Amino acid sequence: MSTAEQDQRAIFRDYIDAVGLQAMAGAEAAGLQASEWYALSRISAAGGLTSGELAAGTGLTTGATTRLIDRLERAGYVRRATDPADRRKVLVEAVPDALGEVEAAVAPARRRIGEVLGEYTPEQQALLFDYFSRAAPAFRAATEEIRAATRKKAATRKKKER
Amino acid sequence: MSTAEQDQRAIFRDYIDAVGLQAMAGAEAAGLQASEWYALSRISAAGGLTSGELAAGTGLTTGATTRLIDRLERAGYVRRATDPADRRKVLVEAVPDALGEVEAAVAPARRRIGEVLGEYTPEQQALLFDYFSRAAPAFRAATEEIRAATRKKAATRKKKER
DNA sequence: TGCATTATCTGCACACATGCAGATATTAGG
DNA sequence: CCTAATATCTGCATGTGTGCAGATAATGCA
Repeated sequence: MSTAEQDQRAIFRDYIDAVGLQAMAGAEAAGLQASEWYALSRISAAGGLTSGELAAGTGLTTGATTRLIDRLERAGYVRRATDPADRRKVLVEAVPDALGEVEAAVAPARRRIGEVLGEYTPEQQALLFDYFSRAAPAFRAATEEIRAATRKKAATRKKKER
Repeated sequence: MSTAEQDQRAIFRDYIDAVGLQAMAGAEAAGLQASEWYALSRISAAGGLTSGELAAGTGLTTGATTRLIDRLERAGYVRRATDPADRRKVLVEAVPDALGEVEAAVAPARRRIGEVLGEYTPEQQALLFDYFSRAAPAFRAATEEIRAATRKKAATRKKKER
């Protein structure tokens, strides 16, 4: 590996670390646990999920998911609605107004990054936003990859314990 | 707010969200809680901290910090060393080898983002890395700002409870 | 209609992170 | 030296997130 390549790795690692810590702090400021923040993100991205779908996505049991929804609902971030087509199902939807709370948690980062972005030309800014829009799906895919691997590892460990 | 501005807000929000979720998944894969990941990041960034400094940084009590260090030590991420100048102090240092574990958790993101970056010209890549190196400190500052505000809010709430 | 299946919820137990108060060890100041 | 201050650790209690097993409600099929 060239030294330039190493530098890039270090810069990237440092950057990811900083963004990640910022996001965690934001979640904490919004009063959300990691699992809750993850669930809320999925719910709002999908425009609503059933309890079961959420359980599958988070890797939690259905029981734990019920409690997770309880907490999000009590905090005002989501609401329950019964699926009219199948009344056993519970549709969990994000409450639009409450997302402002999450938005507020990101505000400091937005302001500070805004200052950084202001130092670039409009053309350069456009490039950076192009990157943001392409990188987001890539990060989401990486997240699923990591979670899948983690779950697999946990399952293997459990199997060995028998 | 113009629609273009709104678009930018949405893109940025989405991007932060995706990076944050990825980081959390990485932390989970490494077997670390959010607070532990945050602590480890501070320790390795500072090249070693005392227990007290870590307590101040995380906002935890000294007792809780002792347990936090216990967990990180047991997991092999850090080691304790007594400060030769003041033997009351405990220096907490990151174990270099173990950081590979954390590095591995970031690997999927690095690979996928590498693919995205590969679609840009070398000049554009240079710009993006320039941004990374400038944005990281900005995100760290935002993190401290959020944490300070969160702690203040918690203190106020506690005061009202009396 | 009756029974199996599915979706969600509830009761119980457990693990674990954290705060608080007091204990221990070390240093600093008189 | 003796005492106060400082840094960390330990015992205890508490809140909370989660799994598991069984309960409840709704659907689908024979």
